[in-house]
Amino acid sequence: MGEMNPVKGMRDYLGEDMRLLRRIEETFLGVASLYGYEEIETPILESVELFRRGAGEGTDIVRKEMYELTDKGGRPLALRPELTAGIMRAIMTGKLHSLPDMPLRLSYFGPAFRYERPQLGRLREFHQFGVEAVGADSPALDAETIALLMTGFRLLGFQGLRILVNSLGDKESRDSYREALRDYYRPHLGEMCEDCQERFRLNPLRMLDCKVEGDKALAKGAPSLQDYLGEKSRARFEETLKILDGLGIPYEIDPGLVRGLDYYSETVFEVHLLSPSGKDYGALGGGGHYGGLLKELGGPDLPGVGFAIGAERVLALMKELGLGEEEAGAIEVAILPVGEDSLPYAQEVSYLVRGMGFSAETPLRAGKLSAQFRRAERKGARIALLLGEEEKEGRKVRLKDLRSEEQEDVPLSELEERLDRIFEEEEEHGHED
RNA sequence: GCGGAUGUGGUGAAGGGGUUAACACAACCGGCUGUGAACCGGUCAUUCGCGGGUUCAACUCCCGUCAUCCGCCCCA
Repeated sequence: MGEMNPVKGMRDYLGEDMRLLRRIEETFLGVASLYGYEEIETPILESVELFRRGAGEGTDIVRKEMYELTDKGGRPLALRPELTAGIMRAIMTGKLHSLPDMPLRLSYFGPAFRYERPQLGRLREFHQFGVEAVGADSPALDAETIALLMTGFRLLGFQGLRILVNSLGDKESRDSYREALRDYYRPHLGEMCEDCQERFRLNPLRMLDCKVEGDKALAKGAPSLQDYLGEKSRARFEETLKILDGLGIPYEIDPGLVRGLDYYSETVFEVHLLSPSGKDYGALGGGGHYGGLLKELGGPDLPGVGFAIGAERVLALMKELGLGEEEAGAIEVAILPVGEDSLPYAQEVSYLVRGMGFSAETPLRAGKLSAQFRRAERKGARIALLLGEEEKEGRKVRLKDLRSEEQEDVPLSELEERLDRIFEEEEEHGHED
């Protein structure tokens, strides 16, 4: 039957990739907590209905990208294609909206699933970090989430991110704009691409960033969303930009920026970064303000703002930018038995060393010393303990610092203290740069 | 969903119908029975994604299939 492959569009994480994925998760969750966000975890499986009403019936995500299944009780379920809807559901389930302190600030990291054709920067199972701030409506909160996102990327070592922002206005201005667009495009519809015919029906805003040449030219003459923004929306957007200016966060206004989920209104944004090799991993993250999402799902009428970033895209970029290089650090102390006879003593010492709180592998055989040294180096060990007959007799170890290449005999009774000192110094060193 | 490319060891890869599938790197063992290099010697694909066909003979040709990658669409 041959080899078992992972399911299409899904992958394993191991070695460097696993470490990076974890680092991305921990960095962003850590930054979120710096901003006062609390972590939340919700189920991967939710009802199909939740996503229909959350992301929107007409979106591609819901129409053709959901993994749907029916459980043994006949319930229509879906693997979550995004996490926001589930979090809104959790807010209602836990009645978090009746908590005294608004807004709620929630952060999350976890897998999401979309049935799409895999390609660069796109998996069928991918991981999202994100935040949701619910229960307050303020340009300052919009700006805060953008600032949070910037801080996270900065701590990971990123530079030169592009933040694209736009305002979709409130529901009324969007509705009237949508009609204006339809009026504009209607006479030309016959000459436009098939996708645009579809977009005309479902979401005319999408026609604006069609890649087909003829359609692109047409888009230039189209009415602008900005002209349809109500006075309140315009003021709100300007206030948001002013705050970003104040924080020193550079951004670009992109009037064509339209997000794929139905629930957004007012401020929306995306983060982009072109890789040095010119690869385009798509948006690293995106989000925005939403007005009626919670209400749409049957909850209270509370606004919110949030974003999600795609961990795999961030990971790929980190590797390309060389931000991913870090020591495996699997082993701190290498145990080197000298001769088969000293194997039991070496195993005993490895056990003691781990009891002292240092990582070490149990030696399984006593090979050539040079080979053992090579392995120690590969594993990133700082210290090697040579253990032969002589050491066994004297209940001591020959301790070699693999960095300075100095070595000395240390009685077992003093080993812990000795190791503590060495690794403490190392830590202090690490903090200097 | 549509279009294109590619599948030979742990990795990078040669091979163009003929039976031992190059070469390089990595790894492991030994030369050196207590010290990380270099050097030298050895080991490492009963098999070329999988299934079928053509042939005396297929990794090489044909068909199918699966997988991966890339573009479109869309998005994180």
